[in-house]
Amino acid sequence: MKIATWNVNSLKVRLPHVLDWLAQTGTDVLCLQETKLTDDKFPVAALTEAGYEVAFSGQPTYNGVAILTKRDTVGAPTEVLIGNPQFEDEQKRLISAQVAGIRVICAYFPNGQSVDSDKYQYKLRWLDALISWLRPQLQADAAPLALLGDFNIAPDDRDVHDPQAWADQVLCSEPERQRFEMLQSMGLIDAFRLFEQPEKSYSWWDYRQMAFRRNKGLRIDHVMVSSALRDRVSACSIDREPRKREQPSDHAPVIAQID
DNA sequence: ATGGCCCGTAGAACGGGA
Repeated sequence: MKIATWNVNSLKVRLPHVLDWLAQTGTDVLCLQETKLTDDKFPVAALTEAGYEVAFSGQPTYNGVAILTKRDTVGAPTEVLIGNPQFEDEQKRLISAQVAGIRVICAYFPNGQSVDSDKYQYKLRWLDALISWLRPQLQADAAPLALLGDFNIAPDDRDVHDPQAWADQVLCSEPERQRFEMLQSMGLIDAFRLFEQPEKSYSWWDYRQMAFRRNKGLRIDHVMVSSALRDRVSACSIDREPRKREQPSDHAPVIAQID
């Protein structure tokens, strides 16, 4: 099956892109971030019509996450859980569900704004709480788990178009990268790096300064899988095509094949 | 030239994104 993540930066604006992309790729599971829709405005009918079941959690203006599943292949998401039970949070950044025998966690990690801001401290606390929550779910005999989303972390300098300019800045700072490494040490694998990839592979480009055309981006959107899934992942790539469209999201989808 | 764009909520600018 194909499982993917995409920060759409408003599902209201990007719904046509999402529907086109689902039809073109045949993706079975799509995790969305930054839907920016309250639940009463979520486009259930259009997605149902397109053959997808949905689980979602939104709020006005900011954040918002969803999991879309292809009805004919993987059925509806079950055991849906909103948020991290160990972290009180008014911001809608986490939704998880059981899909085709896999615990799928869709996450919109905080941005952090800048390393000297309160938002950065919130980001680190949010990350610590995620780690605490996931740790017992990643024990050696644990069931398959996939963590997908906009991590707002570039794990390595090769994930950054200009590492010197971004050094110790938000998205690249050591405390954030250490927490990403903690997820890895707990058994989560960056699916993208299981395979040979083009140099300068990024998943986000600023809307300004023709950053996409100049490929001045960051790789901050990730598909991570637990060790139980490692041998079942046969491909992972970033699809730049939607970023080339008119009125695109600033993020590209990341898609993995799990057999 | 240290800002340029885009989105939602507004109903004019502003906060937030990354």
